[in-house]
Amino acid sequence: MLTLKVITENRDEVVSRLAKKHFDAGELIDRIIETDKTRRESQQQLDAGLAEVNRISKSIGALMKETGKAGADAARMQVAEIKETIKKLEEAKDASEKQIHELLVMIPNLPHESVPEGAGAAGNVVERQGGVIPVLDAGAMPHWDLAKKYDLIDFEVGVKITGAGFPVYKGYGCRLQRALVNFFLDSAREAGYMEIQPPYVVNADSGYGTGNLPDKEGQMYYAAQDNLYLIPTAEVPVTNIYRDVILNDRDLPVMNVAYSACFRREAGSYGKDVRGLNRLHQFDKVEIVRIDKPEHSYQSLKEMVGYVQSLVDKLELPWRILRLCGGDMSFTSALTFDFEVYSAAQQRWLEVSSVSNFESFQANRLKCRYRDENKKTCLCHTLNGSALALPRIMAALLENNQSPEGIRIPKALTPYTGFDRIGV
RNA sequence: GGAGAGAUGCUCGAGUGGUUGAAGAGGCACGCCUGGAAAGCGUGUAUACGCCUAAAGCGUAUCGCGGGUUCGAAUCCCGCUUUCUCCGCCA
Repeated sequence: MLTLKVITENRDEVVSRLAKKHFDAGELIDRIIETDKTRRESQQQLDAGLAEVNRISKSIGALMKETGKAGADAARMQVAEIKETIKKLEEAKDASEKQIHELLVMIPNLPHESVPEGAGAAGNVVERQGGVIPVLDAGAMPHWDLAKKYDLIDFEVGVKITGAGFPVYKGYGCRLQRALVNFFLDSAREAGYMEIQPPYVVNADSGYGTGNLPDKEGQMYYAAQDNLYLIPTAEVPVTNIYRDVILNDRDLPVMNVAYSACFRREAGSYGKDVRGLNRLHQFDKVEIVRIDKPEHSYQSLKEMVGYVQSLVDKLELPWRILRLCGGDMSFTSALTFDFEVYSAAQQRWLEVSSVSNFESFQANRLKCRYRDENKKTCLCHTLNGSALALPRIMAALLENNQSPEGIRIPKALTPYTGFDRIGV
């Protein structure tokens, strides 16, 4: 969420910038400003009351010694009176704070000035692209058929043991997956990221920390008996490492990488978008996360985009980078680049990574701060990106590299797979 | 899962109702000292909100978290979380 300070001190600017996200914040902000005013008033009166109680209470100690119990009775009565008003003021203050928070979390992050105008996916701008789109033979198959042909993935048995969207990988399919995970983790380590192995299940506080709760509650699997959530991405546990933490400025940027299984309910998805590996309830992903100083976060974003680009290049996949427009950006992001790879048999672009700078929007919720060179505590900027999500990379690799001689494995991967071709 | 013991500031650690935001020690920072360093000496060393144009300063809250008792709670009571020990179970 945005800070109260930003909103109240730059009302008009916030409203005009949010227009790019097609969000009308004017009324909300006015209500926040107004509620904040009552909150301040309550607090001033409350603090004065509490100060009075503290003062009297201290004097009672002395009074007891001098005049005994009776001497303190008057003072006691006085405190009892003040406490009545204190109680009311406390309730008023709590109510205001709660309301401000509820309103604050409804306001999306400010888009970066470089975010293009646009209402939806059509407004996204191709930043750059690379790789070669292969021309496939007439008999080329989509990956779900290839998976069957080479016995790499069994979707049906996954339905039997769990349900749709939980594929079972087999043989070379498993080895290719493991190779990708290791390739991604090693590459990230070489690029300076520290590897983390996080829990796959998080508590509600962590869900709130990264903004998955309360708004996206329906997207996460929930273990009710223990009040825990299955992670939709390693971003959640990894970023929450830094919840309620004050970092030293010399430790920034923090660069972490984590592999995890990801679990998403994907309520409301349907049709060809969910066919095969295109959309799953459980999938594997390697995620990179950075915590940085505000003045350096866009440099970090640039580096992260460059890093992800190096991965798709090494995998010899045709890729393009989209700069998301205001209408297609997430609620929490200030600037997002999506990576897509071309899936030649499906003849469509598949999103395989999303790299974002959240600026201080997420850090404000997390209370992730750092001490700058003047020892002042400030909010960090947080960034993350997939590097990469496995299933659609799998899909593109299988489809793009198919031929009558089997499926070719890109050179960068063969040290990890131990084979350079699937099939005859 | 059962029984018991803990949870205090950057760290260790004192503190069982009254100037305790918190003794003492260590660490760290700055200053003095030194040719330089060490030692020594001195000073400082949390966060949030509010008041103030701002700084300085002041007020309030925070001793795992949330409630309660009391004029007053780190200290007493209740619930939760978590750590350790023993028993049980177990990859």
